[in-house]
Amino acid sequence: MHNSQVPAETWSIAELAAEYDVTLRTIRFYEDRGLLNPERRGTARVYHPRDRVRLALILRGKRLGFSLDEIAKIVDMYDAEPGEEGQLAYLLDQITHRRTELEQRRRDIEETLQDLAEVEARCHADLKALRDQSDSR
Amino acid sequence: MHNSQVPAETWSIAELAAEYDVTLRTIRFYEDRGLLNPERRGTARVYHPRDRVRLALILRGKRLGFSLDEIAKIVDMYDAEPGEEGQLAYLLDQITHRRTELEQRRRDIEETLQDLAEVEARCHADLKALRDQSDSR
DNA sequence: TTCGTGCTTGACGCTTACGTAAACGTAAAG
DNA sequence: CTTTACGTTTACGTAAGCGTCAAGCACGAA
Repeated sequence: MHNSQVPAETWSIAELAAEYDVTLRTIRFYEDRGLLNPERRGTARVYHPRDRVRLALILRGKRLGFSLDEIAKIVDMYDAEPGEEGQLAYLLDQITHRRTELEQRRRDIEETLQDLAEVEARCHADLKALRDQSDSR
Repeated sequence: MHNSQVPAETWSIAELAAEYDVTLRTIRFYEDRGLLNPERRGTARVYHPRDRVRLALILRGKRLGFSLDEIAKIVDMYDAEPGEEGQLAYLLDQITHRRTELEQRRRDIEETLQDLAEVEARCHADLKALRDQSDSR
């Protein structure tokens, strides 16, 4: 078995912040809340691909409106060790729970998109009415 | 043109709170932020179907992770008067904006659901491994 | 009249998710 | 050696979204 020699790229906190358009404060805050655990080289933080993925997951969770506490649980699911049976059952339970939530949100989105389409149609109708009115003057 | 005589039902704050499972404080807070404008009968609040719809829209917005300020803009779009051309153009712009956001969120949800499916599959595989192992003892 | 029930308006408290200095370390470049 | 860039911790500030009293009004039943 050979050591598959991937570059094993790393990033500084500033690089990661620039890439994902967040502040350094935000990244450090996520670490403070246990969402990130970068390596330390001296006192400085060094981020590995794994940390990068976690940050992306965190931000996706935020866009979805989850709290950081919820995001912590979700993200930790991805990194979960095989563990024993009870742990796996718990994980499966969590998955079901999150899926239910997400499907509710998807329904909310569909409904809202439809509502927006209606408002838009009304808008166009109103615009047409205005134009017809001014044309006939 | 006859006066279509719908019952014109109304609700108290407590009834509305119970129906949507929010506290009185929450409903009053939404009013404070300009999201609701119930009728007053003496000092008491009286909610009409229109208010009920708005509350439902607010809560859906919350599930979608919008801030109350954003929700205010969205909900007000529904009730917008025909208005003049500039106003309508602004509204259409807002609609496009919201739609873009919602479509991003929908993509996030799809991705997350797929990720969850993968974690779930891994989970089931791990469970199977555990069972096979204990079977062979 | 008194009680209970449901409503009202403050007003202070709390948590989340950061922003915003302040004060300091370190390492390469000029 | 000093400047500059980039990083660090500590800590107070703040906006949002309510929770949680406190104190009081209104109204029908007992």
